Amino acid sequence: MSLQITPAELEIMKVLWKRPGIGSSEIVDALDGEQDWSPRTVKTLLSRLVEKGALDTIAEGRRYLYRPLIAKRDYQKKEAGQLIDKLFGGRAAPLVAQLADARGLSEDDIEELEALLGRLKQ
Amino acid sequence: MSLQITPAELEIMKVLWKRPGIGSSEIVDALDGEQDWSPRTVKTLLSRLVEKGALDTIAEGRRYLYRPLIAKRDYQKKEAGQLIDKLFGGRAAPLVAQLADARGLSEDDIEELEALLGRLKQ
DNA sequence: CGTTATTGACCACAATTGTAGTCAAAAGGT
DNA sequence: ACCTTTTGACTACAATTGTGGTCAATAACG
Repeated sequence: MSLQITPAELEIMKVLWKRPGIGSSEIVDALDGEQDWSPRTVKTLLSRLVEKGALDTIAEGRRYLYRPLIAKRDYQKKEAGQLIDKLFGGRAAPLVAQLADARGLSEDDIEELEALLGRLKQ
Repeated sequence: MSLQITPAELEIMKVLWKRPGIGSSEIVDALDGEQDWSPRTVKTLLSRLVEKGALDTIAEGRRYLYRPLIAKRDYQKKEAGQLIDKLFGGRAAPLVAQLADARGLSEDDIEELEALLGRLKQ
């Protein structure tokens, strides 16, 4: 199961990671301002995500409530890993170097990373 | 110009980043073992990359030599930036945290990152 | 209770992507 | 001077993706 989530589908996942267990109309509302999709489009994306096994449905009356079957954390991990395998020779450090260069890490970022490294060192 | 490079196209770009200025047959050879593509397929991908403005051609007799118009570094930066915008709320630190968790940073990685952070701090 | 709005199931359709075939010109072997 | 191979141009075609329409059942409102 490849679980390929497309960019449009990811927008739906993000809403459901924040508020699991809502129905399609709430999702449409939550997306308002973010994406300008017709309710039809959202519905199609939901169906595809269910097909793909990324979401679970709970029948509630005549409609469904949707819940992620993939944790956001796991998805982030997978994507980050794929990126470094694809473009950075599997090494994390060069990625961070690029990020630093690309967008300048903030003071806070740097401190956060130092703390993280400190923890990793033991 | 969005310059959308697909995964298959990226394989071609990687070869050309390593050895700019080669022709399609050398690319096919370089990919041998990596990808199992017919020369036709490689040719199509090359044409698409030229169309998209990702590659430049230099006529050499009856054939072309190909050269990247996008630096690998720039592409890496763009991809890394897109990933953190898409999934990590635009913050680099959480990405690094995920990477650490996902695949364990090596001693060397950690040291490299510390050195990097040290440099960034001034 | 009849009308309207919502929802899921199914369908549509163009653009992109992966994967390659055909064709014609040129290059190179014998 | 032919035959084969290589190459670029053009074409093909199914799968995926973005975007949304139809239809029928049901819920909700007047």
